[in-house]
Amino acid sequence: MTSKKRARPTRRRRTAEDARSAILDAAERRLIDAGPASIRLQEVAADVGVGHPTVLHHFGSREALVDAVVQRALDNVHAQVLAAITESATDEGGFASLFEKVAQWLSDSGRGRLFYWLALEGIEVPDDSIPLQQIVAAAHAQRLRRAEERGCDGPRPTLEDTRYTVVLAVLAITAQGILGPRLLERVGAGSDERARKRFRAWLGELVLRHLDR
Amino acid sequence: MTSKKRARPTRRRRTAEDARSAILDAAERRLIDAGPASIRLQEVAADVGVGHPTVLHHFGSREALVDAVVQRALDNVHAQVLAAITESATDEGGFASLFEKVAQWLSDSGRGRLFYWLALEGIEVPDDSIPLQQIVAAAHAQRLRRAEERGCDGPRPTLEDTRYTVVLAVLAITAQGILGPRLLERVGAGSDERARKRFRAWLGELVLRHLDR
DNA sequence: GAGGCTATCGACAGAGTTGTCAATATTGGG
DNA sequence: CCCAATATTGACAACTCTGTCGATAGCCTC
Repeated sequence: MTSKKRARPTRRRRTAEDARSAILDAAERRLIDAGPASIRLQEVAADVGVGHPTVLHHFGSREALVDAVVQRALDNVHAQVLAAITESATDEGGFASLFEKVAQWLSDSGRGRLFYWLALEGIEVPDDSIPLQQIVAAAHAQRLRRAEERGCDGPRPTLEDTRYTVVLAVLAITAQGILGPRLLERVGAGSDERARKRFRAWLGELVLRHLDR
Repeated sequence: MTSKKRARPTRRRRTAEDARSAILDAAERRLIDAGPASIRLQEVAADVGVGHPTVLHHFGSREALVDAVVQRALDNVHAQVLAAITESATDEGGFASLFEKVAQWLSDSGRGRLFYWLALEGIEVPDDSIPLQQIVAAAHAQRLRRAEERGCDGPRPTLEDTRYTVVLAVLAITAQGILGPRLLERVGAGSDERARKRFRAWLGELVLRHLDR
């Protein structure tokens, strides 16, 4: 009897770019929290406040959405790390501040989880998603410089050793964001934010000392 | 026309225990390869060569199957690590051989992946799935012994430092099984079995040298 | 204000998943 | 040899997820 059939046909209409961006934001949160396999069109759409066909309209398919969100997230990491590198280049802290900066950001933003999700799910990532070559080059240059300054009391550091050290640093930083809290707690070192920071500082010192040895 | 309607009603009937075991084997392979979320009743059943209702008959529900396979896999890890600890206790290699043994096995069997899957998917694991406390105790004891032998030329190692070292070792070993190959390749150190072994040896040496410092 | 472009959505189809149930076949023991 | 216990299964139900399609409605231009 109520003739209000046309009561609330109000839709929000965004520009295609805004819609894509909002959808990617929602999908990325789910990607980091629960992995690529758990990106569901309906849930992502609900997060944004649209129907799931809208998501398909903008991305074509679920797979294309996943590809897009992974790509954007990796680009984000790349940009952040690159910024930290150039920042640290002028900074007096050198490699120490770079380590701390990257570790902090990867851990806090949860972006470190991303690499494990992708690796475990078998998703290929572009080769330079982390500018590792640049980090190695910067670290090795600083290392040779210091060794020369300090006179030659030992064998000079090899490039391989620098490479391995960088790999270890990346492995430890990223893994710490996933297994860190549980391991620290189980080993009797607490598991709160404080304990994690303390471990990270210890880790940074270890790496730095090895590079300066 | 062919009256062979009763041609192949042959079923294989196992004892309940054998069936459970075979199903768990198949499920565990999938668990390690593709994660708990990708354990499908039909696929696991097909691997074993039975219908999927058989799996439900033995485990009650998919969730119970996942719990059982996770439990069994963790028990397996616990037993293996424990065996390596007692073996290394009598061994002359001490902590070095323990590190190498555990690293090798976790890496080769793929069991290291397990912890990342569980952590990422938010599945709780029992507190002593890896006997970390025992490892820390053994490492610290050996460390104090060596420090005393060598006279006192520096501050004696703290328990916290030993804890952190063990955590770092576990993080690096397990993470190396997941991100290791890609990182090593990207850093220009190759990515074959040889390169991984070489990195692992370098890592073991680093940890040992730190403990003996 | 009219009209076109297109972002948005409701309804539906199709595939894949877990879980149920009654029927059946296999095996060990009497 | 027969029977009871139970491991096994095909058929089916209910649900979830992706993807399609025609219709609708908001926004910009003229």
